[in-house]
Amino acid sequence: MASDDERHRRQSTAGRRIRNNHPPITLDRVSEVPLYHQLAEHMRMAIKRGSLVRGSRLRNEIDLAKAFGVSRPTTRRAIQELVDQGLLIRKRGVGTQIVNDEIARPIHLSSLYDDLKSDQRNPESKVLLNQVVLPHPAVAAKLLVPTHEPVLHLRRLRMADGEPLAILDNFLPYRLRDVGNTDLSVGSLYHAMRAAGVRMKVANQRIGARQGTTKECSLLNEPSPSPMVTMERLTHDDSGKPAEWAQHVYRASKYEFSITLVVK
Amino acid sequence: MASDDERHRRQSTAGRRIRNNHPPITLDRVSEVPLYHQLAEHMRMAIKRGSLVRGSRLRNEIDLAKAFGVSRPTTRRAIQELVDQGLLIRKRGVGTQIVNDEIARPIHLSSLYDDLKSDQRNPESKVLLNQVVLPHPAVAAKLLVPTHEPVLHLRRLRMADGEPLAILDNFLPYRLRDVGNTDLSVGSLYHAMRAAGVRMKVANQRIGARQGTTKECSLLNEPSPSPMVTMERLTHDDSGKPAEWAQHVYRASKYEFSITLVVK
DNA sequence: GAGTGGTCTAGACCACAGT
DNA sequence: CTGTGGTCTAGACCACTCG
Repeated sequence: MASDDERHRRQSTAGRRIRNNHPPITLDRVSEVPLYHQLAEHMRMAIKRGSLVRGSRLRNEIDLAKAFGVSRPTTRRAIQELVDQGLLIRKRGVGTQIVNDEIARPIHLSSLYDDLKSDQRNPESKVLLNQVVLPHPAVAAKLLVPTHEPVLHLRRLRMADGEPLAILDNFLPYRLRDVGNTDLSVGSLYHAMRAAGVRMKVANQRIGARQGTTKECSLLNEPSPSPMVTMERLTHDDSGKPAEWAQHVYRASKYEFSITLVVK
Repeated sequence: MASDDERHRRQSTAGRRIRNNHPPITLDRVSEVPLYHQLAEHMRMAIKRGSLVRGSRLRNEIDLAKAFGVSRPTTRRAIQELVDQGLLIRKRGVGTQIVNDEIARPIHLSSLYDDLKSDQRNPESKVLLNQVVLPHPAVAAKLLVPTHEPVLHLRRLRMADGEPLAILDNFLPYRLRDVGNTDLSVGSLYHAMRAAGVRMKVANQRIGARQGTTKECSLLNEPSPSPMVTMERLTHDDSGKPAEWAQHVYRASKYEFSITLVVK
């Protein structure tokens, strides 16, 4: 199909430019995974392992499209994926540059459990409460349910490397009460919710701080009073309905939130 | 606190279709502003003022494209902009739905000043320090400059409605020292940096908490000890070089961070 | 002027949801 | 089945940067 193109690709710009060796292309056109995402993953890996030199520039989009055997819009979409994550920087009239440093982290609905696990910190949970109760008016208001409709209330003590790290209070509407029947001592609540068919879509988090109560300090093995990081979160599913209301308390001495923002 | 008026609103989407009256099209094809963005703004406004009914569905993309007189890809790109902000939800085989509630806020590099201003809280700053000094090794390491190269150190006391709210320490590399010559008592540091030609691109924030020091509590008009929200931030410009290192301390009783996340 | 990314078009075929 | 959004193509013209 496009084998003649390869010949023109040598653009001897004489040494001054760093030559980026792109990995062999292994696109699977039958796969469920979109081409642009396969491409983005290839490039991400190439950056990670250094085949694409940090600080250098990519070849131009049309060349890349030819090299990968896809159209320019598809190539652009792959590049955009990495730009959105802060791995690449595009400048009109100049080119696309690979960022210098590991400054980018994907933004995601933070699952504390997964974060700890990927940091090798041996997360586990002690389930302190798992019951269906009538909600406090404030909780009912957040979940947009009437106060006479029960909700699932979970309270877990999150441990990392055997040390207590956080107290996690979560409230789920009655239609999701079955989530309480799963084993929550291992794995994240989000996994359990996804397994129950919930498709989380958008979440609003508020992160603050306050003095821990005597009970909280005691549970978390801190002197009293100690400062705590607090997180409140309202998660909506893909129909726009509230799926979860969370009130979390973290030991300030052991935890902080990390967020990467990309200016659009 | 949002009102609970809509709590008992029924979904009942099956079969029934709300007819959304789209506003008259006023696209400017000569403008610098891309068509897809003009379109997105139109739709955002229509949602905001209620011409597009919350919870209802948009017409399909091809119809919309015809109605707006643009191609389908352009229409899709406009829709995607709003999906990314959590205003719309797309489902294959179903359609595009307008979210039920005001759950979406754009994610942005948080400028405390702008946030306070848009909340009508009369922000102002008292500049406590504005000097070029040799950096602490930790600061030099963050900014990737040698310890013998001076940096600009700013310390401001941020006030809101006449009350102290936060102590803002910012460090800028020497090449941006001119930012210190602008009036920083009004407006945000980010504005001043942008005015100086800095194009901020990606920032990494860490949000945590700790007990405030005696001096901090005194400056912030809090009893000692009081819990503080802390924020550290490293901002990079579009060449990937560090442009700013920030260490901020907020009164936990007066401030929290609000973040909206969209699952992709 | 040459090369880059930014925008836009007019199609095409596919996967999925609801009938 | 029909209708929806998801993906992909092969062009085109433009605005910008830089030598």
